[in-house]
Amino acid sequence: MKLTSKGRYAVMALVDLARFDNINPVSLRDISLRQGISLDYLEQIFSKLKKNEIVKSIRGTQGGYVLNKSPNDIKLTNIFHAVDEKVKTVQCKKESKKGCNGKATKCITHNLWDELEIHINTFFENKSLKDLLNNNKETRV
Amino acid sequence: MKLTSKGRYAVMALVDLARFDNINPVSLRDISLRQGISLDYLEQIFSKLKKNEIVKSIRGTQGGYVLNKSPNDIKLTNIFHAVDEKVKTVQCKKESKKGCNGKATKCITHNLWDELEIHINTFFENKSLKDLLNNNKETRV
DNA sequence: ACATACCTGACTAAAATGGTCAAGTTTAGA
DNA sequence: TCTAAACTTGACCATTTTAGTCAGGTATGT
Ligand code: FES
Ligand code: FES
Repeated sequence: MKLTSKGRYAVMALVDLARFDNINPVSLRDISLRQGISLDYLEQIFSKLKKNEIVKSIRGTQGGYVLNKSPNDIKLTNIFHAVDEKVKTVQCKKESKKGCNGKATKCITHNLWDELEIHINTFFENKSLKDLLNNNKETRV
Repeated sequence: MKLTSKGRYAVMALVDLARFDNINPVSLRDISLRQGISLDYLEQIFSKLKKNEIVKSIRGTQGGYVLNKSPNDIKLTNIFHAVDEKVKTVQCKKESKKGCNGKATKCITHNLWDELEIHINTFFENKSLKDLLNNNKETRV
C-alpha cells in the first residue's frame, strides 16, 4: 500500500499555498521552487483542484492560485478525491453481489478490507488543511 | 493507495488454511480451487510465509501446509511483513535527516504522512487471524 | 507589446504488478 | 518399486500504473 506522488504533492502544494495566500495569489512557479515539485506536474494537479473548486485561478501577470474555501473546510478527503487518489482495498466491485474471485458470493476477506478502507478514510475525513497549518506556522514575508 | 493482490491473497489463503487445518495439512491446490487464486502464484506467497515461520510445510503426497502458530498470534502485520506488503506513505528515507525534496529539512507534510502510516499500521497490529475466523465460522467437512 | 502565468493534451521512460512457465525434489501409497 | 501428489526454486514476461516531460497554446497586468 503506498501513497502516490500525485496525492502527496497535492497536499504539499495546498499547504504551501495556504500559508502564502493571505494577500496575493500564489504562482505555481513559486510553489514549484519552494517545494521542489515539477512545474508541469503541478499544472496537471492544479487543473484538477480547480475543477473541484478547491482553488481559484487568476490569470495574467501577477496571477496565480487562491484557495476557494476556508482551510478548515478543505479536508484531505476533498483533496484526494479531486486528484483521483483513491483508497482501494477490495478487489471486487462494491455494488456487485459477486466476489473478487468471480464466485456468486463475497470472498472471506471482503469485510476485512472494507473495514480497512473505512479506517483509512476516517483519517482523511478528519484532517483539514487548517490542522496542517497549525503544525507548520510561519510568519509571512 | 491500494492494497496489492499479494497481500490480499496471503490473508485470504491463510484464513482458508486456518479453517481447514485442524487435522490434515492443506494443499495449495485446494486453496487455489476454493479461493480462485492461481496455484503458481500461491506457491510464491507460501514460500515467503514459510520463511517467516507463519506456516510449516509437509512434502509428498497428502502433504500441504499447516499453521505454525495459533491463529491468535498471527497478526495481519506479520502476514504483510512476510510477503513484503508494506505501508509506505512518506517519500523520504525515514532514517535520513533530509526531506523528500532533497532539502536539508523534512518537508511540510512529512509529519502528516507519518501519522497516517501509524494509523494504518495500528489496524494491522490489532487484527489477528483469529478475529477473521470468528467472522467466517464454518463447520469442518 | 511583452513577460508572466495559467491552460491543455499528447507523449513516454521506468517501475510495479500480477502473474506464467519450466524444471526440479520429496514422500505416501498402490 | 513405481507413480502421482504436492512442495521448491528461479527465471521470465505482458500489462498497467506512475511520474513525470514536452509542446504548444491563451489571458492579462504593466
Ligand atoms: S474483496 Fe470483495 S469479494 Fe473479495
Ligand atoms: S515525506 Fe518525508 S520529507 Fe517529505
